[in-house]
Amino acid sequence: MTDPLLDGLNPEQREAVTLPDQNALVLAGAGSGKTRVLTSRIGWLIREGRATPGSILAVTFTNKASREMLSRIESVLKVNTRGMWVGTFHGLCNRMLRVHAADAGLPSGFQIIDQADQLSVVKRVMKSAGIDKETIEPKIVQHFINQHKEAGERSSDIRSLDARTPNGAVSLELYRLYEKLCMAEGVVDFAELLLRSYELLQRNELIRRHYERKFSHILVDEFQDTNVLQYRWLKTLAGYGIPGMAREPGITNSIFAVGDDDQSIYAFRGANVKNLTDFTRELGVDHVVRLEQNYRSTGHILDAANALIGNNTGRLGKNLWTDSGKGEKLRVMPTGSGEAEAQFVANEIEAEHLRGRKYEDFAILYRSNAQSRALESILMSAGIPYRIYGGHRFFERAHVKDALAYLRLVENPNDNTAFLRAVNTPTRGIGAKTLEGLSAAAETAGVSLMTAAKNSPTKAAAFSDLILNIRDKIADLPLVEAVKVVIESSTLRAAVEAADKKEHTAKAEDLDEIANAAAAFLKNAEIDEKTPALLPVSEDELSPLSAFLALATLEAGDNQSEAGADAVQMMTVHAAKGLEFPVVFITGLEENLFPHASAMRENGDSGLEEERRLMYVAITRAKRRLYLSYAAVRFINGQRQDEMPSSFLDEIPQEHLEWLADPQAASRESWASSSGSWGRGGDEPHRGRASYGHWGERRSDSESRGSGDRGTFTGNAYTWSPKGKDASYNGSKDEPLLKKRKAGPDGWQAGQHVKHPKFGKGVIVSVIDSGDMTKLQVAFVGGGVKQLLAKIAKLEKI
DNA sequence: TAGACGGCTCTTTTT
DNA sequence: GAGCCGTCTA
Repeated sequence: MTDPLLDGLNPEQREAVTLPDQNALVLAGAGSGKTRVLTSRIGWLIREGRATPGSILAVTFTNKASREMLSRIESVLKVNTRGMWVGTFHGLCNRMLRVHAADAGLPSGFQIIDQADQLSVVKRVMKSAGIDKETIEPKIVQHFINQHKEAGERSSDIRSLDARTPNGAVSLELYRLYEKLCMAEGVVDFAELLLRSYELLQRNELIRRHYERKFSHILVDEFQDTNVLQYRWLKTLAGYGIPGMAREPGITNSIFAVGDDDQSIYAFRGANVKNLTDFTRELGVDHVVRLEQNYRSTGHILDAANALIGNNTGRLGKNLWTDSGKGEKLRVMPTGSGEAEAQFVANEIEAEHLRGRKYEDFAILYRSNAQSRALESILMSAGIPYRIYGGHRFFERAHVKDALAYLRLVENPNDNTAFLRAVNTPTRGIGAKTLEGLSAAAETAGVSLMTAAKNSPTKAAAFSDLILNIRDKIADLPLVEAVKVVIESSTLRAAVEAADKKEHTAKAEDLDEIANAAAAFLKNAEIDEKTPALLPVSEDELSPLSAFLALATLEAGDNQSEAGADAVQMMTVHAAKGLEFPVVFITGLEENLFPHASAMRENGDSGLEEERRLMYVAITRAKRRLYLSYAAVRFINGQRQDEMPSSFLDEIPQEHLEWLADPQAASRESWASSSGSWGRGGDEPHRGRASYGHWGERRSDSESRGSGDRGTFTGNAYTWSPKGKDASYNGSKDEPLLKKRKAGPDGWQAGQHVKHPKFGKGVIVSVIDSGDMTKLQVAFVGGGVKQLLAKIAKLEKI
């Protein structure tokens, strides 16, 4: 008998899929078929009559993951998934709050603000409270607020403050004012979605009972990434939520959680791995299933990942294995600079592409978004198509947010954040002074800025008229038309076109794209099932515009439209979680970059362990081939930095590594490309690190390898010749951006003594010509070494 | 009083 | 490279 749901599952997977209706935990290693288990479980529950689509709630962390899950469910099940609640925590909470806005104490058209908007609200609160940012940084206040919300604490719940909290009392007062302001303006931040929804369930018995009865099966993906509040939210939904209160009779809900402590990479956002153990203890989980067979990667890749993660402490313990053979070793490439590294990646991809591999089979991963730039420019000049996930996302682009601000303001005139953004974009002669007056007037009268503007004699009154006008105009228009009208009437489009003809296309296109996004949104819009009449539901119909704006903030736009094109995929390691690729490049493997310095600075060893888990996630994305690369020198924010290879490289046993070049040569090259390595002389910058010995040992290997078609190693240059095409790679010769210059175009020269109006006397230690700008590195007598733009800095030769 | 612009400082990950 | 702040000009 064949069973399409269970065939092909290994015994553990099958056990997980067919577990009885009890709380259960599946510890699923990377690549162990976790998503398959989740979707099969849902299919099985429905097929066996244990659940209906409407009784299932499945929650994930990213929009990508929830889309993936939905589409897989749909392909497994020939069932209508409409009634199923599948989404991110934030998405599901939003959905719940829209239905019960009144009960949750929110206006029916409440708007969601993203992190950047939240920060600007905090700044406004601080301003009106008369607290300057020298006293306390707005970001710290923002962090304070979010941290407490994620722990389920309102400002009124905070009884005592951690002595380590800087300006605790001030932060607390600002938190209180922030809550008040958000309420007055009808906006809700990310953490608030969770907290509101949780409080609603806690306080409103009718609503809680409704959802308890409704969701008999709750499935949670990436459980290790839940924070305290999310865990409590889940418990509440499952009927365990009210402290001291027994489960309602007849409630037999169960939580099916899937997680992997080794892939917990969101502690910085309040995720709490302890939830895994708390869950098993508190909810009496006696079914823990371990999935350890990996179906994704080959042996060397897995062994490397296992060895690395073995250095973490306090793991639940798990060892991935595969029966798909050893495969290739991990290829390590030391390079002289970030550009050389990017060039290497481009060369490898192009060579493989010539052999018939598709571009989409490659993923380039990096620790931080900023690293994508160097890679991008090289890929672009190499003519390799690429696609970047995350990064500067569509709805977060400045001009797109400007347009959204108009939409928000039209929808909700109380939204002062939107008002402040839109009022002078494009410029209308409304400056700080006007706004100050407006704010004061609004505050005394207890009205919104919009109202204050309307009654003021300033130019802002015209702006208010404009918004009201637009409001009238679009009142009866369908969403897409309305969006178009708002963008036209705001004159944003005209302004963007006038601003600079160069960018005209991209930005104007983005603005047009908003209307397209609205159309796409309508197409996908799920019609919420009718909530049973016994519930006290707000009868206000949610406007399509509100719903669209919420989605824009929650999904910020992972450009789905570009899918399908054959392109190399680029993303941060965080964004890569849950994905897999035949060939993966992990770039920027440098100490302080990956692992990132700030992770360790803030959280010490636990920070390092999280970075290690991140590296583990990165490694386990690769199916067939994995490259690890780093640069001896990298420009970080215009600053040239000497880099040390990542300690993670030392944590992978050499038997799994194949070095593609001599690390010492790579670092020499970087020295050659910069003049005046002051004070360091000819020192080997990387001496003393364990891994380098191995290159020496392996040298003869490389010679024999040179006979193949892959690559040869000569001197300090790595050269490769794909079939039919002769390409060579040599950092010092072909480095496109960084050139050694004895003297810059304006006669600047290393060794030249100079004087700066602010920093005083100094000496030029290096002249760097990067593209069209000449940068000077100057060591000042006072001690600091500064990087200055020759064109701009008022340097005087002395 | 607005707006442009030079120049400084700080760099992480995301719903 | 980008955002923020202070300064200069209209």
